[in-house]
Amino acid sequence: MIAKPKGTYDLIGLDAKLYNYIYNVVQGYMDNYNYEFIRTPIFEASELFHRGVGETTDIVTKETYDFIDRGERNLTLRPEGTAGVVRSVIENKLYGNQNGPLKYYYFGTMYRYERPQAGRYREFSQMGVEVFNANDPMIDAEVISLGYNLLKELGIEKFTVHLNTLGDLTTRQNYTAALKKYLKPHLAELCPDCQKRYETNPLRIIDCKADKDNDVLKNVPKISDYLTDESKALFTKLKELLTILDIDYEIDERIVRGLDYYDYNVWEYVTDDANISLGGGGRYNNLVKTLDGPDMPAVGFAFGIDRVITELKNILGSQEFTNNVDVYIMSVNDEEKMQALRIAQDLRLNNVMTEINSNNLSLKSQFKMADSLKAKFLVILNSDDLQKGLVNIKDNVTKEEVKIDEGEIVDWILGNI
RNA sequence: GCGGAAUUGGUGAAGUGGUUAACACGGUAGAUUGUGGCUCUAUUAUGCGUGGGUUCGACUCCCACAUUUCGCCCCA
Repeated sequence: MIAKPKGTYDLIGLDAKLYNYIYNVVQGYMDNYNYEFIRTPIFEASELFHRGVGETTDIVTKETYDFIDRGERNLTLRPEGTAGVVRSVIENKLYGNQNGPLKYYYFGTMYRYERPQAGRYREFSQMGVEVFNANDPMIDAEVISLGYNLLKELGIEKFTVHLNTLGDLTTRQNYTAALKKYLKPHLAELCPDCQKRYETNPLRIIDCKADKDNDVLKNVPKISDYLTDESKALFTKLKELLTILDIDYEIDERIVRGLDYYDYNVWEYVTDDANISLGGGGRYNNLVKTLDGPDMPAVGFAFGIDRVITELKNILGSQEFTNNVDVYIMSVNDEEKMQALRIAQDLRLNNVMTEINSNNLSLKSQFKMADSLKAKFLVILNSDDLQKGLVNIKDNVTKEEVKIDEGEIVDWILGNI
C-alpha cells in the first residue's frame, strides 16, 4: 500500500464539509468588503521567497520544498501567500492607475517542510487578505476587523486579537540595540536557543517559552518605550479605531511574528481556551519595494484553515453532520431500475437531493440504506404498478404511504418536502 | 533538526512466546415481517505498520525504517 506523504492529510468527512463551508462563507464575505479574489501559482521562483520572506527566517532556511524543474529552474513550493501576491501586483502592474487601495484575498495550500504537530502539517491551507497602496490606520483597522468579523461569521466566538507594534525602522534599531545591551550581561542565564537568537533575531527572545519564567525576561525593555513619535501616534490611532469598531483586542508585547517583512502593526487571532493562534498578520511597508516594485505600503493577514476547522470541530463537539437525503428511490428489477434512474434525474433537476439503488441491493438492504441516509421520502417502485403508470411514495417519518400517478412525482415531492 | 508515546479487520478495540486472533458495532446472506427498522441463524482479519534478527516456533522479544500523535525550534 502506498501511504500519503508525511505531514499531508486527506480532507474527508466532516473536515471536507467544514472546508467547503469555510470556503463558501469567505467568498460571500469578501464581497461585502470589496476584496477581489486572486490566485497565484503554488510554486514560484525560489528567489521570491528568499528575498521576500527573509534569508534569516526558519521558513526559508530550512522549511521550503525546493526543486529544480526540467528546464533547470530553481523553484519553491510556496510556504506562505503574501510573497506571491506581491509578485503578482508588481508583475501585472496592478498598482498602475489606482488612487485608492488595492484589496485582494486568496485561498490555497502552502508547503513547509516541518515536523508535523498538532494543527501543523507540511501541506496546509491558508486564506488571507492583502491590501496595497494604503497607509492610513483606517486600513489596518479594516483588515484587523475583517478577520475578526470573519471568524465570528464562521461561528467562532471565543478569541481575542493580540496586538503589538514593531514601529518603524528607527524604532526597531533603537529597541534592538537597547534589548541587546540589556541582555548581554545575562546571556549565560538564557536557554541555548535564546543565546543563538541573541545574534540572529533578538526580538524573538522576549517570546521564548523556555525562558518564560526567567527573571531576566521580566524586566526586559519594552518596545513601547522606544517608539518614535510617528509610530506611537499611528498605533494610538489604530487602537482608537479598533475600539470604535468594537473589536476585542489586547496589547501583547511578546508578539513579534516570524517573517522578516513585518513592520508597524502586527497581530494574531488567538483562541481564549486553548491559546492557539488561528492566524495573524501585520503591516509590511517595505516588501513591495524589496521585490523590485514601487515604494508602496501594504498590510495583510492569513488564517490557517486547518486550525479554523479544528476550532469549529471543538465547537460542534459530537454533533452529527450527515447528508439528509430528500428522496430514496427503491427498485429491484431492470425495468424498475431504469425508471428509478429517470425519476431521480427529474427530481435532481428540481433541486431535490435524491439517491437511488445503483448497487443491486436487496429490498431489505435498500430500506436500511434509505434510513442510514436519513431519507425523508421513499419512492418504492414495483413493476405491476409501473405498468399502470403508478408509483408508491412513503413518508419515512410518518410511515404513511400513497400511490400516485408517475407524472406527478416531482410536484408531489416539492409540495410535501 | 531534537525528544516522548503509539501502530491489531470497514470502525471501536481485547489478547498470549506455541494448534482455529476475543468481544462489540458495521457489512453480507437467510428466517420472521404485507415493504425494512425488533428478534434469530450463518458469514465477515490466511493476518496483527514495513523490513531484518533472536528462537524449534513471534502478532507477542530485539534492531532499523515508515507513519501517527504530543512537545521543542518555528509558524498559520
